[in-house]
Amino acid sequence: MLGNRHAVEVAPLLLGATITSRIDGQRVSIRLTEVEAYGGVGEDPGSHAFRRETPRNATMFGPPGHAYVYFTYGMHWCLNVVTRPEGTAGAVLMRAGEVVEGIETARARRGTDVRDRDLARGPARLTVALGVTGVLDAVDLLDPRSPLQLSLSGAAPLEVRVGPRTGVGGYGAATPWRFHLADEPSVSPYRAAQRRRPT
DNA sequence: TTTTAGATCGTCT
DNA sequence: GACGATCTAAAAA
Repeated sequence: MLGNRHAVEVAPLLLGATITSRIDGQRVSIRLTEVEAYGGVGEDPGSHAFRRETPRNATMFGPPGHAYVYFTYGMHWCLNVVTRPEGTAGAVLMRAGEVVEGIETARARRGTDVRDRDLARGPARLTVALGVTGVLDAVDLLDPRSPLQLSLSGAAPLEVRVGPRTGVGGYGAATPWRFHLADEPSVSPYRAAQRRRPT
């Protein structure tokens, strides 16, 4: 399923899939309810890989099925799955999900006052709930021994909806590569990309 | 309820 | 030197 397909084709298939982390002896599993596809060089202005390969986005050009974890806004980690063969960039960002295992651990990481539906509602929140940081960049998500694993079983979406991507400015937002399950409370609210206001 | 500003730093220009 | 695949708290409406 992963391996040689454009991120746009893979993204909807990941809805309903489960991402599981084994970190600090704790297991946390999240059922994915919202994802976003990102393309390769020259084909997707919203993608990190749009211009060319750089040290930062290198894993996006690496083997499929591996994690692409990046740091943004000076404080947040985001988690992707690489979907195309080595040498070709393409990845799916895991934007939101529902915690189905290890909810106590997730709550401990996110905060005791956080509602269940908000535990993994948003890409940076999802990584916090899982305990994912940059050290997990490029790990094989299909290797049973990995601290981070993706399970496609159960990925049989009932109703998939498509919309514009969030947080992507200009051209990129016009490409409706955001997929999410309908009627899911854990889906992050859509916010159009905002330019920083001039002082 | 909606909007805004600030936090904070790696990456690319 | 500018800004980002974000989030939160606080202010405004």
